[in-house]
Parts: sequence; C-alpha cells; structure tokens
Amino acid sequence: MSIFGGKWKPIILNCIGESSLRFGKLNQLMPAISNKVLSNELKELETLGLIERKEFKESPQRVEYSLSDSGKSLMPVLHEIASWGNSNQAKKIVTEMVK
Amino acid sequence: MSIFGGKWKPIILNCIGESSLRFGKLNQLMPAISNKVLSNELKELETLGLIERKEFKESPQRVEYSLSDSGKSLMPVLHEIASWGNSNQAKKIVTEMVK
DNA sequence: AATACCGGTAACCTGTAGGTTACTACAAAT
DNA sequence: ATTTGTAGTAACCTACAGGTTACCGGTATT
Repeated sequence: MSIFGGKWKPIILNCIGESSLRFGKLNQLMPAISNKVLSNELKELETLGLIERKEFKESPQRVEYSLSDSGKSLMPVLHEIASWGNSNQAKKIVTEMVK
Repeated sequence: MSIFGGKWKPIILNCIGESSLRFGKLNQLMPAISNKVLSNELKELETLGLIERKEFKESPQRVEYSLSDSGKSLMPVLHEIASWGNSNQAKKIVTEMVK
C-alpha cells in the first residue's frame, strides 16, 4: 500500500485508466489538486514505474501520461477496493464518520 | 482507503483474521508497534466498526479483539492487495525502491 | 513587444500520523 | 507488603505528506 497509497495516487491512476492524459487535463479532472502536488505525484508514479510520461515535441508543449504494464496490473486491485467502498458495510462506516 | 489505510490497520486486521486475539498477543505478533499506537489503532478500528472488543471479567484482566462483519468483508480486499504485492510487477518496484 | 498557452518549479508553511518513554489501575499470588 | 500479569494512558516530540502562492521558460499568435 505504500506503493499506490496516499491521498492522490489511486485517484490519478483511476483517472488515467486506459487513456493517455495531458497534465492540464488531469488538473482539470481533479480541480482540488494543485500544480505542484500533481507534478510531484506524477513524478513519483513514474519513478515507481506505474505510469509512463511521453513528451511530444510540439508547441505549445504537450506531455501525456498513461499507465505502464505495472500500473495496468494494479487496476483490478483498485477496482476491488472501490467496490468494497461502495458496499453496504463500508457505507455504514462512512455515514457514521460524517456524523 | 482512508478507512483501512495507514501504517498498521491492514496489518492488525490481517493478524486478527478469523481468530480472537488479546492485546498482549497482538503486541507480540507485531513487536515493532508500541503500546500506545496499538491501543490507538484498536480504538479506531473499533470505532470504525471493523473489529469488536470483548472484555472478560477475569483476573488478570483479559480483552479479546476479533473482526466484525464489516471487518470480515474487508479481508478479500486485503488479500487482493497482498497478492498484488507478491506479483512480479510489484516486486520489481520494491527492489527498485530499495536500491 | 506583449500576451497567452502549457507544463511545470521555488520557497515556504502546517497538521497530524506515528513514535518514545514512563507511568497507572486492578486483582492475585508470594 | 511487594511483586507479577495484563491492558492500557499521559505527556511529549518530530518528520513529512500535502498544501499555498507566486514565478519560470519555451513557442506561437496578435
């Protein structure tokens, strides 16, 4: 869990999914994340080998992020977690927490 | 993940599993966790409804912790995570991290 | 030459998860 | 009376994940 844990990594991975997204697009999909934090997380995810960064020699500059094979292999796990999160058991907990 | 995340919660849940363990036994199974932290985590897990605490009116005092139904429903998810952690994909990442 | 677009970086700040160490409350056994 | 076993609590500390705000560097358009 120290690999894909933290506040943003699972969300970012989920946003990327099967697609290939630009920095700006990610920022737009997650308005609550700041430039700096997004940049950091993407760097870490790349270092961990969960995502791949492709820089296109265009203008204005363009960078796209996509899941690596390791990243893809993680998706079923994230889905399991998400579906537990949507289960009744988990929802009870969350509604208790909010009170 | 904010429910079962953190450094110790998944480990504690896994230690308890199907059994019913005393405070001291848990401490012994996880020598690296301090009394205070273990105590905190158990309280949180109980508040979250993932474990149940049973106090026996004996002497010396005796308290046993076991998984609640919610806790049990979480185990398959933890196992998924663990088995991803043992996959080749994840192991590569870990060996890179150690370097 | 100024402005806009894009993908960031620099400098700085803060709350809190997790840790250390020592102490406590209760009952039973010696 | 004092020691033992058990399950904690009190007081304190600290590193770091995550956040804010402002700025940078290259290119193309106006």
